[in-house]
Amino acid sequence: MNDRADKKTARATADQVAREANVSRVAVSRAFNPNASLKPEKRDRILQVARALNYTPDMAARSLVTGRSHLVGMIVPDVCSPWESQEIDALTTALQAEGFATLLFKAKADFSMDPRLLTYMRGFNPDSVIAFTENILPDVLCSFLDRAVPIYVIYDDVKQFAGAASGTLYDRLLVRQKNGIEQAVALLQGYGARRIAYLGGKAQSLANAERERTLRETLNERGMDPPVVLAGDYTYDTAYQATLDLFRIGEGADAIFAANDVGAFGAIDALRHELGLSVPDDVKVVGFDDIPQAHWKSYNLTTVRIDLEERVRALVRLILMRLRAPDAAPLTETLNTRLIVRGTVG
Amino acid sequence: MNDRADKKTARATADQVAREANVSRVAVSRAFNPNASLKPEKRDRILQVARALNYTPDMAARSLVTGRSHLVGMIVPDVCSPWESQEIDALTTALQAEGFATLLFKAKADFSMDPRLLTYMRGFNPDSVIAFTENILPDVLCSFLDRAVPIYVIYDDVKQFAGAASGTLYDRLLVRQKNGIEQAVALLQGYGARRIAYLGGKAQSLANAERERTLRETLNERGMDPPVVLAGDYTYDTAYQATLDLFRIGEGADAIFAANDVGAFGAIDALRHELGLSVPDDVKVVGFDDIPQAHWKSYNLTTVRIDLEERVRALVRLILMRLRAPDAAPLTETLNTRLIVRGTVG
DNA sequence: TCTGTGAATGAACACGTTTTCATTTTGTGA
DNA sequence: TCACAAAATGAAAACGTGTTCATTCACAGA
Repeated sequence: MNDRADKKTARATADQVAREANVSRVAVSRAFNPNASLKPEKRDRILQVARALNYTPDMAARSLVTGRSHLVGMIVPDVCSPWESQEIDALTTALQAEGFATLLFKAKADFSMDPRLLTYMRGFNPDSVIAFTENILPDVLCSFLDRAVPIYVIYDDVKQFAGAASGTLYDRLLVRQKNGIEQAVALLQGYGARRIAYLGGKAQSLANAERERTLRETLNERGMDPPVVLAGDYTYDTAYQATLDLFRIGEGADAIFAANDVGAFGAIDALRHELGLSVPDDVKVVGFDDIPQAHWKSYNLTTVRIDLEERVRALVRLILMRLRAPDAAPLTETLNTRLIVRGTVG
Repeated sequence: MNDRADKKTARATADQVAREANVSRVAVSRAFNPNASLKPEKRDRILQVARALNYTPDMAARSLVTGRSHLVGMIVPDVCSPWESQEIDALTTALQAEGFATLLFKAKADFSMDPRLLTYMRGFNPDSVIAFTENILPDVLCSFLDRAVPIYVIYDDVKQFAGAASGTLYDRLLVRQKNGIEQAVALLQGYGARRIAYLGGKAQSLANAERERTLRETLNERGMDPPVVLAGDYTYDTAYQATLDLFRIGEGADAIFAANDVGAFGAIDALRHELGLSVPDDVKVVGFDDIPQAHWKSYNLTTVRIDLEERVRALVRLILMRLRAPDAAPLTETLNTRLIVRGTVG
């Protein structure tokens, strides 16, 4: 109780530190700003007093005057999906090292975005925003943001968002899926697959749409039939059921190209544990992402990798460059994909 | 460019709204505070103008004067682990509905906490803090927090943290692992297991220590031998290797009780795919957590469930109650565990 | 010693809110 | 109509910081 009462007054301010150290409050501010001009010995003394008083500059007050919140907003539809959680983890670590904290928001599971969520986020004034949910147009997102310039992850088709108002500024991370998909198709073709099924992700997902489009294009270029398309939603259970349907109701397939690794796991388990088929002897399976689970022995999945570290580095680069030059022309970083060959094709 | 220039002035303030609506700035503030006294028609008009101007109250400025940041800090060692990511997801959703945003911080992977991280977090003035990394004592954590009262997840042993300074205030979520572990041991015993191995989690994890202690106690109560303990770290790869060692170098076991589901997966894969043993015929496996992957057909894991929704509800309840009564006596919520029987014991 | 240059310093202001408090308006009962 | 309580209103203060700007200080060169 006594302790609690003390706590009420415990939060030290710059004024208290200044008084204690016999300096002006401005000096305290400067002590915490490395490139401000302040006598070194004075700075040391101030920092020492600050530590004794357990003083930390208040970010809210700081952001009020500097206009920088040191917050990076992330809007995610599904934090628990392995790929997203990996990315959030790596991104948070990288941004933390640069002095930014992660502000996490959960969009609705169907990838749509509640306008109230955007309004809500706006109140926190994030310095940058990364939208992991893909179907909100730059125009709309920007109208809810002030200083922050949004970053979009764009797959293959550079012309995407061409319909956006020409004045709208956003930065792009361009993921070239073509390489990886081409390698995967070549491998499947080499092992004799003729009839390929595409096990889709969420219908609203642009990544999914582009993945299917690029697969279709690649099959066509290599003189193969267009894919049988199975509706999915990136989850294990839906993929499992869709695979059962394909082989029980539909006409089956030589190979399944899944929109993500988790979907591939569902397909593999349906084939092996319910349909009694062998992977890869009867049916070959390829995934997308290369999440950590892909190398687990039960799956040992051949998959198209998007290199996570590269991807995070690119995103952080975009954020920092944009913050350094808020009015610069649109920035673009490019990322390649490549096939990781394991045991589900052969 | 023109668009960018406009943006500089785009962020509307309460003053602008007030001017536009012919009211005082105070009225605007009240319009956004539902229980402030304001003529309904006036409030409507203000809100309408606010929407037209795309105005949102600035959280930083608001928090400066109210002392409430509407931020909940979460310190996590490993966002990508399925259990943590599930919990972050559910907690973020629940808190969002209550008007709190999630501020995510990444602790070092070895569960230790950089003091600079705490200092850094302190600057954001979170209303509440949840530490998913377990080995930082309340005394230490509180010394870095001001208004926020930390929440600790405590397993079984209520006397934990008894060594903390008596004045230190923290709230507790008490997880009764005993039930679930007892059910698991009974099931294993019923199927004839005699020699049980405990596949541990991170050595520094209190959850892990208590899980082992409770298992040992339960085995003893039921007249069984103490467990063979395998060092682990909650990861698949380490569990895989530890299981190989147990059967190649060590003396094997009838059953493996893993500290978490992911570890159980590693054990199962090592047994089936490298040691040529059958699960559950040769070796039985029990996990802990019941993450979504536990029901995947390749594993179909029998495991001790900590009900996530219940857990999140309890945590949110603790946060809200503490915010409502900052000086209340320590709060405690209790959570039970129970066995989910699937196919890895039988 | 004098001058000039750049670093070091602090007073005052600014950021965008909510809260307090004193005042005005509205509504109710006699 | 009057009196009184309750609701509605706005001016001013407060929250804790960074920045601006004018001033002072330290030091090197002549």
